[in-house]
Amino acid sequence: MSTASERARMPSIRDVARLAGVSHQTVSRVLNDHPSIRPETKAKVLDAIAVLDYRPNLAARALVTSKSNMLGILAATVGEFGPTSSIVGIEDAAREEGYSVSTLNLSATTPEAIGSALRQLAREQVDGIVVLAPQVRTFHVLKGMAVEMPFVSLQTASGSDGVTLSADQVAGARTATEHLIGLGHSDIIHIAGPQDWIEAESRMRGYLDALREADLPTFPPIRGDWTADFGYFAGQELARRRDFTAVFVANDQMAIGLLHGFRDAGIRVPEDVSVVGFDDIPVAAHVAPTLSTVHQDFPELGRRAVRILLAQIRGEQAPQFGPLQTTLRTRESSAPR
Amino acid sequence: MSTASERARMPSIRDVARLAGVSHQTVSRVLNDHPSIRPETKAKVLDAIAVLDYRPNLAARALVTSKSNMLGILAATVGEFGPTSSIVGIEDAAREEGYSVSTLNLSATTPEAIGSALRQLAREQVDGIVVLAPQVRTFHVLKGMAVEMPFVSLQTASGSDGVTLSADQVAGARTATEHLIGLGHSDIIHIAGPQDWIEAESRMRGYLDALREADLPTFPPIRGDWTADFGYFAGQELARRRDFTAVFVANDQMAIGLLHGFRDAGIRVPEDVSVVGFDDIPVAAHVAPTLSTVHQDFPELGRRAVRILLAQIRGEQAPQFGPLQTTLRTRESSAPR
DNA sequence: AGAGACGATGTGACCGTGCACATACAAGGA
DNA sequence: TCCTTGTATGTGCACGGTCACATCGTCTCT
Repeated sequence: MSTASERARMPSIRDVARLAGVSHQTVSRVLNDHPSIRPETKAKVLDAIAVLDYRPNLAARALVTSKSNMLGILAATVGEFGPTSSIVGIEDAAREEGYSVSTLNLSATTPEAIGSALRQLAREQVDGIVVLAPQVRTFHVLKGMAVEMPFVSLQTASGSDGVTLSADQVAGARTATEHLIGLGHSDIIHIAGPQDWIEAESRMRGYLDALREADLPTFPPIRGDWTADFGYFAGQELARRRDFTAVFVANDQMAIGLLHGFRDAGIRVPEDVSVVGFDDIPVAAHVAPTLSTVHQDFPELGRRAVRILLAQIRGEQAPQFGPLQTTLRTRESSAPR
Repeated sequence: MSTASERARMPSIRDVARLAGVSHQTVSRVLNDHPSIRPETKAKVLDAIAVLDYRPNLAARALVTSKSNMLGILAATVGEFGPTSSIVGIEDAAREEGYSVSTLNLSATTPEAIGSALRQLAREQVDGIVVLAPQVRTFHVLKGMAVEMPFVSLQTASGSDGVTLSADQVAGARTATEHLIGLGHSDIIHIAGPQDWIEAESRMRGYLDALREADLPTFPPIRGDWTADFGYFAGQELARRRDFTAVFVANDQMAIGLLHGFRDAGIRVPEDVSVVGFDDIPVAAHVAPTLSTVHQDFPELGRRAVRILLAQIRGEQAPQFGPLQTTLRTRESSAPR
């Protein structure tokens, strides 16, 4: 039937045009919803498209428009629950808007690594980037780099210029601490995240604010690394000093480790010490004792990021979101003094 | 200086050629490591590339070669720890090989949804797809669809044709069950994953195999949904019947919920009942009691998937991996009868 | 010395779109 | 009636690479 030279080639816009009896440009207009097309012509073209099972070639389109309809995610997280959940939100929102998503996991947060990652994404011609790089350092590197591409950072350092995007970490931490204060605790320790992390700073600030406002003593925060293992270690260390009755931990993983450490050291929670975490990971409601914590809507955060980024790409006014509210989930691990 | 008509255009292969005093084709050869290039010429070209900060346009390349150097991930998971970890492995391995990765989260596992997702990825012209769709149904839909694209499925249903990829779930479950048997338990219940999930089936099979071999009674497995909340519910239900002394749970989340349910119902673990989970999520070592579980290397699974997929794409012989070993992590939740 | 093989490079076409511009025809105002 | 304006469509080129083929010089073998 077909000539031997004819390989299985995908139908192109011209094949459609030939079948529909119009010019290729008319087909292009139909594809791009150009207003000046007679309904009759449009129908013919759509028929031909259906018959041939034609699909536009995105590479060709990207070549000529120099837009890829792709977003990049630059992730500098080790697979934490929060960021991972946000990524799902990002992907969903992006697909809904007709964008596909290319994810890049940063192995290190050195300026070189970040630079190379950005270059990689630029090569892929993404139209914009969502940065999930919760480290202060990363944030600064990005700022200094003068990225020539629209980008949105999920965790915005305080006092930054752009739109506020992250959930209100400070308020959440403050609420958690006030909860402990309300229970009658006056000696409250904070186990913080790593020095470099934006969220670690925010949560610590919320803790400090609440204590200062209540005129209570603050303790030098203990710097953790977000892992449950560190929490365990901290629990054992803290067992030696008994100058506190409550601990506010910067994330649930560490909090769960802490519970373990306390248990091994013979400290009872909440009888001897109250504990509050942050993030509300799915198992928080089931560990022993069940963990009081601060809930936040990670996927929604991702969705908002996409909306802002797309507005930026399209040159529209960016939607103004208020800070995402956090919710305190009170459970067994925190009890009255 | 420059003419007004000249927009900020990226340098092309021809700009490089002009500067280096060669033809555009020579530049192309340098970029593709063509053997027949004089070192001297190559150096000139590389210099010009550096001077202009030239970067090849991937869309143009994709257009002419009809290869995108992109892999797609088709994920049908709700954000479980395991698959998510595997995705990280996939992305890393893909980048190493010069591929970028486009992730697509499936919201439903209906044939239509899967079909539309596949079409979407095809539109994006990915060169191959890694499927993280642990449901039997998805697997069958894929098989029936005759996907015209190289793809690898992370969780392979038993008796499938291709390469075995998933960790040896059956063996892991068997080991876990044998561990309980070795502790003197003879009445062991299994809380399984959802009916449709491949891994749920494998783990159940391992459980049944071990019991049959030891000539012990089996119980009709309880079907869960992987969530900690379900585990809690199951714990409360199981508290009514006391015809067992051990439970093997198909994943850690449910196991942790189960511990909670038992605790609330006054059943002590491990004194009254032993519990073993599956996956070894990070908090498993810290819940109370610490959870015995089966460890598996999720990122490695992802990496292997990429290697197999790339071999398939390149038409090479697929590397043969043995099944990925699982490791039993014995902790407090399982004790002698 | 002539011929063929091979290495190094250049030339032009082509991939599948969108854009700028040209064209044809109909409608409306002076 | 003629000119203007607007709608519906067509024509050719550009985007930035790769591929097939042509060209030219050098080396080697007989």
